Amino acid sequence: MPSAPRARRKEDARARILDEARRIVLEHGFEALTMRRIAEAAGYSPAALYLHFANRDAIARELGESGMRSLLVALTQAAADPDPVARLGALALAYVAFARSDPETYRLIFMEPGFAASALGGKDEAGAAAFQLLAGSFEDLHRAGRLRPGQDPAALALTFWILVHGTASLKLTCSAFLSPSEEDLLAAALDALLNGVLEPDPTGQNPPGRSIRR
Amino acid sequence: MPSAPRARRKEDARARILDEARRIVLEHGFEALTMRRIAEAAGYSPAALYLHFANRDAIARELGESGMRSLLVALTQAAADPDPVARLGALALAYVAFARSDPETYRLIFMEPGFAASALGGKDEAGAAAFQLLAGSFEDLHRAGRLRPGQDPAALALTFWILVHGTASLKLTCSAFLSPSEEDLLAAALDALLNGVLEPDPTGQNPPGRSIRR
DNA sequence: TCATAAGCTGAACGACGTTCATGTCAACTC
DNA sequence: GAGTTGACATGAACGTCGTTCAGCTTATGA
Repeated sequence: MPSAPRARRKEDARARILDEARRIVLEHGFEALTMRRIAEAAGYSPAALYLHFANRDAIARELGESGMRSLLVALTQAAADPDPVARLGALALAYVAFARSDPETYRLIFMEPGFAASALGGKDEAGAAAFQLLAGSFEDLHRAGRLRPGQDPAALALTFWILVHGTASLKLTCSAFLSPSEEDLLAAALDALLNGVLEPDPTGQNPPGRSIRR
Repeated sequence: MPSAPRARRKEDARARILDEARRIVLEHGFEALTMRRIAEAAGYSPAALYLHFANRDAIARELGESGMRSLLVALTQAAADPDPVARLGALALAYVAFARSDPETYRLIFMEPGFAASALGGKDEAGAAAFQLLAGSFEDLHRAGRLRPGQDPAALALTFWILVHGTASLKLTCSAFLSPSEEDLLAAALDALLNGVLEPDPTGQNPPGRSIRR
């Protein structure tokens, strides 16, 4: 056994530290994520953490990237519907559900200064894949001729992201002023948006207000 | 002169502390707002600040409330147009312009955990007045019969807020991923929204894509 | 004139992120 | 098997933070 257990145990230690960090954030919020607290939970001295991570920000960054991968998984599961409109509704619901179920991580990824700029800076695969789920759905609509003339799928994907992020983010910080549930807010906003973007349904079967609630 | 200069000087000290705090946030960001730094800038010892404010959060709260009043002023100036559609475009532009010109304050008010919940909790006059500018515009549209049947002005105001906040907030944190300018993002999003919400213009004079750019 | 209280300070406490000299012990060489 | 090396871990420390408090100064009001 030359150095295999060596690297293994090092990797285990890293994983244990990250697991404890994740647990602390989940249970006590991001501001409770201190090096001393992580160290104690993982059975180390504070200084030992610096043998595995450059600093506190590096730990936070890993948590954020791991959270982004979780978001991608949740969105991928929600993107099964072949109909692009239903798929967009499911994506929107999954997005705000993620933000509500793990608000601290959502805040870390999308609302913390400097995180998205540095961590996701340019080469975050999960983030790009997640956005592609949105963009692909609008491209499907475009290919199917269901977008009104002049509507750009890429621009619509950005608008969609603005909408779901606005909903998730406002609900996190200003829930006192947003009495409607995320789902109701989303349903109203998404229907209004799609209403102005999709070609009118010639069959008349899918009136406005059906993109989220079934 | 019984106690008039007494109270006056106390009020002056409060104002000077807040002014220096505002300057520090503007120049060096919110994380640089430390009690020691404020005290030094205002010519006090750190302990003296506690004679005027309960703690650091109280200073931050006042900065946020003052920022909200500034936002209300900016929005009020933008809400002069009698045409509700043009007014909404101007309101949206003024909103994101405020967030861009003073990102730290915008972040403090609308993106910081606990601030909106506690400070604005229930009785923030400026915030309510600002939102009323949005809601009133949609009520004007409703009264003029320019909303499609079934569209609720109050719900639309929330959707509008979600849209402008989503734009401002994403641009602040994820500007690396949002190559379009706030104005372009807003124009696309707002046009799509109004497109699905307004009655089609019988004169055909105002095609989609005109709510923001002139 | 003098007691009272307001205004302010220096020093301190505990907690934070981070660094470093030191120790220890498992893994490799001979 | 003995000796050497380097990885792993630590305790103590530095400088920062928000906050508190005993004590000093100074202006106010009787």
